[in-house]
Amino acid sequence: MPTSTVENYLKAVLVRSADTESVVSTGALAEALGVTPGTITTMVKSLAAQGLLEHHPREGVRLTREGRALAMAVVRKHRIVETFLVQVLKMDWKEVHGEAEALEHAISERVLARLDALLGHPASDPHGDPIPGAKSPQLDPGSGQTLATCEPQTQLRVERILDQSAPFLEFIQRTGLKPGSRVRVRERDRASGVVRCELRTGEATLGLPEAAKIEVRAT
Amino acid sequence: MPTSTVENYLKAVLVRSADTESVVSTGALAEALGVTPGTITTMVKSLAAQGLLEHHPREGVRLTREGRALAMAVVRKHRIVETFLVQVLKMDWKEVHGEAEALEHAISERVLARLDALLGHPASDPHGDPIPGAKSPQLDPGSGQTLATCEPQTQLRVERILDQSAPFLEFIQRTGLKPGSRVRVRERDRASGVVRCELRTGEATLGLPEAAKIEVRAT
DNA sequence: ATTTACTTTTTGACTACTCAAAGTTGTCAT
DNA sequence: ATGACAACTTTGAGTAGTCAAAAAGTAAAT
Repeated sequence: MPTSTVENYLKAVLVRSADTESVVSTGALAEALGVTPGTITTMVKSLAAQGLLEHHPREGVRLTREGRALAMAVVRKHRIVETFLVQVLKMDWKEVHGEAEALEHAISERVLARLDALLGHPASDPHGDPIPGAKSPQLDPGSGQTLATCEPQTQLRVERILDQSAPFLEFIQRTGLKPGSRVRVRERDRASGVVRCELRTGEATLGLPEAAKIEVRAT
Repeated sequence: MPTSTVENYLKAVLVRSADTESVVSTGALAEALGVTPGTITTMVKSLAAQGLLEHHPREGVRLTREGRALAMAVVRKHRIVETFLVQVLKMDWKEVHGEAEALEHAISERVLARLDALLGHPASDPHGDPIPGAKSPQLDPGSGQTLATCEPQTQLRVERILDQSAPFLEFIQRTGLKPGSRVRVRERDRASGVVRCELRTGEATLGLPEAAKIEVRAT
């Protein structure tokens, strides 16, 4: 049974690899996991020895099929737990990420299956992130468009909130933006970094960096 | 934050101490936790250094107020989680103990409070074990009577199933005994170790050792 | 072609938990 | 009292995960 540390390392690699081919730098992992670079090198070598990932020294790291499957299972648990916390326990949108971070390592497949059924086999979690299926493991199709990159003046739908840090969640909660919201970009000023959007409930103003964390799709 | 190992040690001490005064032997803990006696001695010294229990060498171990509070919180989590698994997720009575064993270390106070509310602040778990209250921490009043010790021919009610090992749970599931069941001891033969009981649904025959794991109360 | 700056890896050390095996100690029967 | 025995503790060692600091490699700028 993999330890929760191992699960966290694999998950960090997974969510940072754009596709199966790309490698993730050890520096990025150190940043993401909050440990020193030396620790990453050590762990990565051990994970590679266990066949969970390939380590290309001074290049980066790539998951093996086995490592990927394991990481995907953890992401699935995380997102189902988040959905449960919000929909059944009525917890606040912005506090569930941290809770799920702990629970994802303690939940058995059996309990997970029950939760999934209770929730009606949801396709995405409260942040709009897709929940990989039990048998069809796949991750993050995603439109690739964000409020920072989309065509202005077109009618959009918020697909996913890409950043789950509490302050950002707090911020967008005030704007009223959430998965499913209808929105249109009114104007975007690359110089000042301001994005002005219109939503059914009013107006929202946000900066370019924030806008990049909100994935949208034309409707 | 205590590690789950620490939580498990404290819980093991708690559920094995009859009262606040009694000490628990390190041998009993080694048996309970499935580690060697030397490991217990080492850990117990470390726990004592942290102020969570008192170690009286070659005598045993007793929880401090702080250790007791921590252990009680873990037991509370365990029993609420078990109740949730059975009542909400409709899981099988006999498989929830193991699941709760893992979850009890991963659940925050916030999530616990939500679960408790969702379940209507239950007083006891599916095995009949009392759930210590959030503020009024107390453990195991218990009648002290079991099918092995009670007065024969009196009308009884099953209060708690004291042994949560899967085989035993499987066994009593076949007999139909569960918390709340009405039962009367027909005959008890100390020589052969046979206890014969009458329940509304029929008869059950069990041995003395098994009978000692079923707590009852006269009605 | 060096220097400089940056990233990554190595090294030595530490904490938490564990075991096997050897060493102590308390108790109980003689 | 005196063994004998069982329970308990000590000792030495190993795994997982971590850090700080030194060493090594890479790449871009001069």
